[in-house]
Amino acid sequence: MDLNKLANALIPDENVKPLEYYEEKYPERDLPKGAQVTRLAPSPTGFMHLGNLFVALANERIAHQSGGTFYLRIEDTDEKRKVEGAVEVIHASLKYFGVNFDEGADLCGEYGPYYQRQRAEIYHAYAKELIKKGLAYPCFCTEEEMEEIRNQQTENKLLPGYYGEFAKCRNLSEEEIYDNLKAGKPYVIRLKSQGNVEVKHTFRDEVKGEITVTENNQDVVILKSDGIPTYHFAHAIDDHFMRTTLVIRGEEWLSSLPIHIELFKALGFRLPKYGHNCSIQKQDGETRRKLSKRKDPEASLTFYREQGYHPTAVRTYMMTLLNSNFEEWLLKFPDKPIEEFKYSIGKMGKSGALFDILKLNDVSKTMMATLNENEMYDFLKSWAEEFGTETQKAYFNDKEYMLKVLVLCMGVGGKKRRKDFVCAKQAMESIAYFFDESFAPAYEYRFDQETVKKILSSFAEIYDEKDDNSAWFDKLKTVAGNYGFATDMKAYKADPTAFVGNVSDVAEMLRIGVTGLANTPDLWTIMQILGKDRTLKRLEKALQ
RNA sequence: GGCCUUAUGGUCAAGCGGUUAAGACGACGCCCUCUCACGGCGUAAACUCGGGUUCGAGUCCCGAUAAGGUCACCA
Repeated sequence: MDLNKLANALIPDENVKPLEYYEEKYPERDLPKGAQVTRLAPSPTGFMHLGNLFVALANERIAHQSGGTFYLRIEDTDEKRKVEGAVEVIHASLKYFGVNFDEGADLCGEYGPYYQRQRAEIYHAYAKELIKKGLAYPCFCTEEEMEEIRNQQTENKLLPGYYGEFAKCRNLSEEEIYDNLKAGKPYVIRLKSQGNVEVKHTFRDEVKGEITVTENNQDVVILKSDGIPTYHFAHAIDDHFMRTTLVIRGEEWLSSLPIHIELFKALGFRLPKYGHNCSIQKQDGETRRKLSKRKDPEASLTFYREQGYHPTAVRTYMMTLLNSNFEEWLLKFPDKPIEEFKYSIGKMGKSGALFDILKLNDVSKTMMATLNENEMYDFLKSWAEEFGTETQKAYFNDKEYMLKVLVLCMGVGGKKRRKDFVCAKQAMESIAYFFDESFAPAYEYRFDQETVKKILSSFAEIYDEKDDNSAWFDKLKTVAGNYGFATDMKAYKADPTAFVGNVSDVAEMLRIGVTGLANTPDLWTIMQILGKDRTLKRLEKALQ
């Protein structure tokens, strides 16, 4: 068979350039020794998964830590999954979480285009080369034929797929091929696999360590009938010409590694290093599974923005899952930026971790407690502008007032900061009682109405805004004493039956009266912030 | 089902042949205290199971089991 003739018939010379052109256009990168070139290569589906951030962070850290390059490539080879505006979503969400690219889609860069659809010519040039070398061939099998093959294989309990004797088009005669072409039959280009599944090799994976890979024997499709490459082929071509040195990707790719190894070999390209990281899982009843786009809201990056998790908090949590010694480092250097942590790919977990929102919340609380009141104000404000209710947006009309609220709730100036705020949404809800527009008390006292009324009204009578904290508390105790409550905790504990209750019970009634809540930060300060008028009005309201 | 991967408390995990088997989150208890939060102290809680190798195994090897991934003209 004249392979050159076939190659020309399938992919005419005028559609491609000579191979040397591409090698020259995309030369080896001039980078310091040890520098790694990594990438993130998402599909533009419009959905950004937590796993995308996870793997992005790993790649970004490795590249930048080593003085290398981190770029973004859009894998838009699947027409069906493409969504308008998806690239903007990718950019925006990664930027929000502090992942920055050096080059790639919509950024400058010498190794583009960074959209696979725009690289058709390169793929064609190399597909042609493979055909010439007898390492690829056209396949005219229809869907029905493919299904028939599959049925036959499952019936006989054989490996499914297009290989060996099942690869009908592998040995088509020259005549048959040209007849099919003339008849205008649609076709794909398949790799003519030289592998043998009986042969196994050991392979060094950067995160898993030594693994064994079985040789590929599948004649995988490399060019679809529309001339667009499959992921496998595009991966080999792109990561070669974009000069990627290290590919960190999800472990769902591990099983197609044999295909990639064969493809790189067939193309005569040097294989990059690979690291396959495990995916983030979720407990689902008895079993665990990958975080699911459909079932788990927390799988989506937009979830964290909507809830108002601070980007640094999410990043920090990701790092704790990414590198086992990160948390220890963080405990030791709580104030250092994440970038100073020496990230090591070898310290990535070998088994999939369960997503733990409680842990994220803890990381988040601690992180939020490092912000000052102005930073918190800005953070909450920008969240409210995007996701808050109209009432919540109005909280920011009086900046001075809001700052006072934040100082109290964050415990600024105290010996230790409070850790009340987990995320913006929760924070905004937790301070709602400071604002009359959203003050919606559900008074739930542990004492009868009579007692509550007596306590509240007698406190209202003697309340003086100018009292300092201890004078204020003394008045509280006076009221307590007047109605048979213990003013001294020790006395109360010694004989609880001798009293109606104790000071803390009185404080609670007052607290509920003013805020509608049994648990709040310091009551005296709350009254100071609210001011005398509003404090008294609230007490009045509570008495009704 | 084939192939690949993984296996330490509820969760994340340290551990690289000799440890009283770290630490963090969570749970619980106590202290502090006007409640809450913070903080402090403490408690419970683990090497999946068999075989080897070795003076000695969570650690190395082999099985079993379980879990996860994957078997597309999707990535």
